Amino acid sequence: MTLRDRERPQANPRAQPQAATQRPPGAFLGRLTTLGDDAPLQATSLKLRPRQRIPLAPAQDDLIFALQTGVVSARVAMTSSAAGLITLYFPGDVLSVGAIPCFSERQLVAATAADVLRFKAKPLLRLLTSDIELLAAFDRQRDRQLARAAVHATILATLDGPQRLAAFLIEMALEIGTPVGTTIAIDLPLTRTEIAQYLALNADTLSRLVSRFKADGLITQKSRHQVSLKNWRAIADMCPVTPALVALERNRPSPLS
Amino acid sequence: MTLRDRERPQANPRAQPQAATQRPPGAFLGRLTTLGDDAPLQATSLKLRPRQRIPLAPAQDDLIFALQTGVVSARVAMTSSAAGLITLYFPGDVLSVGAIPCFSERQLVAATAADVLRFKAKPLLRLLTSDIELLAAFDRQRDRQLARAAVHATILATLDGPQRLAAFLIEMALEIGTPVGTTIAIDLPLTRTEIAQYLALNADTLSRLVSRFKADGLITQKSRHQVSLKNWRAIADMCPVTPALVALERNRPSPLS
DNA sequence: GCGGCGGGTTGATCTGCATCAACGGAGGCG
DNA sequence: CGCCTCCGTTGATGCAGATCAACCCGCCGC
Repeated sequence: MTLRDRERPQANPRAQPQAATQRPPGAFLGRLTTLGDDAPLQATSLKLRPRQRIPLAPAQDDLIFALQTGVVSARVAMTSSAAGLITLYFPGDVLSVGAIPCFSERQLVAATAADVLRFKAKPLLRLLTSDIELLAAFDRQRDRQLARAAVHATILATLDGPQRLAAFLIEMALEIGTPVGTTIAIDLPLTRTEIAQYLALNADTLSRLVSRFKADGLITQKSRHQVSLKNWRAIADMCPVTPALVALERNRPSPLS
Repeated sequence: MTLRDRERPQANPRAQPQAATQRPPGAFLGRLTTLGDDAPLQATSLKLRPRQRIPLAPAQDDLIFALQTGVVSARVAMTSSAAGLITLYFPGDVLSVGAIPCFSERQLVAATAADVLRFKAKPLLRLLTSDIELLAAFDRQRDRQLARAAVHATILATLDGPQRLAAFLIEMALEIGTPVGTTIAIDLPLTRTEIAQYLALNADTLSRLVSRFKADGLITQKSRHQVSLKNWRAIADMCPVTPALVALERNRPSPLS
């Protein structure tokens, strides 16, 4: 395993600061970081390199992470097969270990370089009792993520393959896309296989769908992880959950109108 | 529409108290109700009759319900078709309106007679800042429900028809089942069509599956809404998410070992 | 150079579930 | 009683997507 070194933790000079997303005062992380580090929070700041793993012990449910930059995925593996579910977390998200269901195995995987804060639940809750606005922001953030989970469930439950791919592209565009002229560039944080898992599609099927989207002129692909949405309207129209995804984004800063 | 009267709100003498489930001190509702009503909570207690609807305005995201008895479902309808998702809430659950994604329409429907408390978010949060144990319980409850949503997504994403039905039966047994001898009796709060929606299956397919389960001796059906699990082990074994569902139940009182 | 490997693509085939249609039974109401 | 509607069942059919297989490509280490 020559990849072993990838698993090693801590400071990595190549981890670019990822455009230091501005947090508005209404957001949880924005309020939290303006408080300064004087609070007795016992928070540790971690810099994750791409594909770095954080194993989660079955009992350790009192850990909470807050994602500052980058994208992190939570993965749960079912007992027998490799089939599992992937949950994605984006900058500003709160990642409560107690909210990750306890299958045989669960772990966090940094999809990109990422900065996270790690808290113990107790001190964080104590801080929340001292600032009702912070608590309200925390609560709104949890609502948002629960709603996002519900939308994702809806995507998996009711949409067919092309619609799921469209939903994924829209979700990624809203979360980490950058407008370039009339198109939207996305730096995909996942491999094709992982996207397929996220969408509960077969990797082969997903490959066919992407080819079809490219043939139809909906997207172009510069390199393996760089796609551009050429026709936002067409992609948005083919996916019934677009309004819900956009509404979820309205609660946070978005690069798109 | 002679069913109109069903939609009317408020006190219904026929609403049987539904076995007044005991809440342990670790649970959110347990702690909350021991505080008495002296707190300035502005909570209103609602008694819902079966199939009673509570429409949710798109903007009204600062409402929080707590379910004391009964089963309530949240339903979101997509723009075009009737296809939507159903989320189920059981006694002890917290139902934050902000966590229900905003599709074209969303509403709560009481699946059975139900007692719920309705809060405005602000006073509830203020109360939470005054009692860190209550806040911790609230937080654990939200974690639990987020984890349950993740498990449900896993069920929809990775399991086939029979496995989904097994998962549904196990979930219902854990939440509202009562052991009767070596079997487990369940009073189904949903119609077949609703169960099919909840499992993202076709109603026809679900009907076939139930028939198969009955033919295989896994379940028996006394009346339309009363099923008994004859062979818990066999049903549990055919569904890969059983351990996760059971683990989720461990955080709350359960009628089953 | 070579071989191995993970990731991605493409074609051929299979299958589980949705779809459509017809029917039956239960309850409400005139 | 007859009519209607809602819920559930069953059969025949078609299709989307999973599965299996072969293959390509870039990368790494020897």
